[in-house]
Amino acid sequence: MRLTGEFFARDALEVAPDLVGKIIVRKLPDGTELRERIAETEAYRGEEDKGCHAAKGRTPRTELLYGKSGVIYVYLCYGMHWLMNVITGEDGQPQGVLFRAGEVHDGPAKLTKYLQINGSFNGGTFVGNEEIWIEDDGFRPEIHTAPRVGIDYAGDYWKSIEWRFIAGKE
DNA sequence: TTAGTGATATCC
DNA sequence: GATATCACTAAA
Repeated sequence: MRLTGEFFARDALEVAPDLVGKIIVRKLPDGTELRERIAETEAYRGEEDKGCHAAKGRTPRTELLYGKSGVIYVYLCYGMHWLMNVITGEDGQPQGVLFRAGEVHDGPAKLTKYLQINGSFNGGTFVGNEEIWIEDDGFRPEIHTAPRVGIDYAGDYWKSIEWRFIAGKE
């Protein structure tokens, strides 16, 4: 079944591990359905989280983070890589979950490349969207946690907390 | 280890 | 207007 708005309305730290094992479904304009099971996510939560884009305050770019849950936040990194997030939590709370890897396509930019995600998806939604959505097929993988990566600038504390959720055993 | 790439934010 | 920064990847 497809995930509903209620799924994303919870705290990022609840949604992120729950998303691991779910399936991203992407329907291309020609009708092809791409499916990818989520293998890894990361939570970004609040202005006090130095790794979160919203740490610098509210800007046109981070405005989405403060908005409705279930919204797609797509960000172009290093000029060539699209990274995909989903907004979680209540309105007004800047938090979201980054899709870091799928079962087949390991790496955030590889995921978006495979799923053909680009900036036009920014501001879209995973709920009630016929181009992309997330399904739960009942599979519940074993999940372990690890420190987030790629945020060396965030400081020792935010680098060390384990807000990365990975399917499978060590 | 380093190059490549472009939007965003921040500083003139 | 100019510069610095960046939730990455591929090639070496």
